[in-house]
Parts: sequence; C-alpha cells; structure tokens
Amino acid sequence: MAALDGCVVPEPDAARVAATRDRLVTPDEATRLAELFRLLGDPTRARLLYALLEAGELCVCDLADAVEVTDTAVSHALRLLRTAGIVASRRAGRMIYYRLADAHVRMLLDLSREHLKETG
Amino acid sequence: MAALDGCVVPEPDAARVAATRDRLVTPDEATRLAELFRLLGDPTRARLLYALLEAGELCVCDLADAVEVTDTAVSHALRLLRTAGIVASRRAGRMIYYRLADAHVRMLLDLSREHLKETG
DNA sequence: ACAACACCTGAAGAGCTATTCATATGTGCA
DNA sequence: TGCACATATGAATAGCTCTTCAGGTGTTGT
Repeated sequence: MAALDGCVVPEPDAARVAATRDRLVTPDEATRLAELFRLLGDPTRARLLYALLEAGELCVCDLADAVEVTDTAVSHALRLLRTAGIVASRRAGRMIYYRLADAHVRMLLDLSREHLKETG
Repeated sequence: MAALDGCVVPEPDAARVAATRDRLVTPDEATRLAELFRLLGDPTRARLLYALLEAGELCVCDLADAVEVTDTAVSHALRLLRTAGIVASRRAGRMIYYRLADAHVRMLLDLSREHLKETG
C-alpha cells in the first residue's frame, strides 16, 4: 500500500510507525480479541451476561425470563458464550445453571459500565 | 428475578438499596453496553484500537498502513469509534491524529488481552 | 415405559454491517 | 489561483448474524 510513502516524510513519524508495527497485535490475536468483543456486542447476550454478573448463577429459563426472550434464543446465545469460554455451565437435574467463566470477564463488564457512566 | 425471590429483607436500609440500585443494570443500559462492545467487535476496528493503545496517537494514513486496510475503510471505522466516544481526534495541518478517548477504554483493551492470554 | 419438563440443535429468512468505488471537503504550498 | 495531499462521505453490494420454527436429547416422576 502506498499510503505510507505519501504520508510519512522521512521524519520521526517513520520510526514511530515502525515501532508500532513491531508491537502490534498479530492478525490472529486481533481477530480473537475482536471475536471476544463481538460476542459481548449483542443486546441479548450482553443482558444475559449482566444478569449473570448480578445473580451469580441462573438457569436457562430464569435467564429467558430476565432478558425477556425465548428460551431458544437464550440457548443459542449461551452456546456461543460457552464455546468461547465466557460463561460456564453446571447441570442440576434437568436444569443447567450458567455463570460467568472467570474474573476477567467480570472486570470487563464492570469496566465498561464505568466508561458508560462517564461518557453518558 | 425468580432466583432472588427468596431474598426478602423486611427493612431494607437506604444505603444498601442505593448500592444495589447502583449495581443493577437496566435493559437500556445493557443495550448501550452492547453497542460499545459491538464497536470493539470488528477485526479492523479492534486492530485500529490496539494500534492506538500502543502508539498513543496516529494519523489516518499511518493507521491504514499499520492495519493494512484502505484509508477509506479506516476513515469509516474511525467515524463509528469517534461518534461513540471511543477515540478522539486532533487536527494538525492536513493530517488528523486519533487517540483512545479515555482511560477506561485503555483498561478495557488491556484486560481483554489478559483474558485471551489466560484462556488460550 | 410413558409423559412432562428443561434445554439443545439445524435450517432458513429478514435484517444488519463492512467493504469498495466514486466523489467531496479541507489544508498546505507554489 | 491551482494543484497535490489527507481525510471524509454517500451509495451499493456481498457477506454475515440473529431470531424463529420444527424437531431432537437428556432428565425426572409416575
């Protein structure tokens, strides 16, 4: 791409860009990070996760009730979150209880609320 | 929420009620949070943001070079991030320098990398 | 065994999104 | 003023995603 040649005159910028490219997340890592955020970036899934953040552990039917969507939609959503390692599940009889997978996910959800508070 | 039906406190004191209300996420708030995550949940935008996280401040053409996408695509991506308050811009001559908008965004990006490292 | 229940899965269509092309705006320089 | 550069914008299409529907699996109680 010729954008670099036209934009960066041989000046401090060139060194900065080179240094940036070295420390840049690899395409693979960026893709996986985007995938993580993409999974949080759906209203239904986000509401499920924040419900779990507050309640700690909920079964599918309780989640469907809390988020006000069909249990099928909840099940589809939870499958994506589960296979991505964002939530974990535990069977108790015929019910399956879901919870947030780890502390990082909890911190992520908390931090984003902070951002929302300050930016309106 | 059905899971909390048993948690009836006869005389809720004001402080705890306030704290609880502060902790609760309304459907509207969850939807806005999902919108925030959705914007981070695209490979191009994610790579732009991580480039800014590491470089501090970059112009559009430098970003296009770093992420290896056309400057038009970068411009479109930055517009979404800018209007959402995720990045901020500063004009210097004919170039426009972009940076992450606030510390919460930076922490968010850092935290998600931690999550990725630990979960594989 | 059977029925009821809680949950899961595959397929399909409506709706949304990201990229591209073409064009426009704004800035610096001669 | 005219030109080159850096970035922004609008429109359109290809590709993706969420929801729904229909049916499937596993569990409990009778």
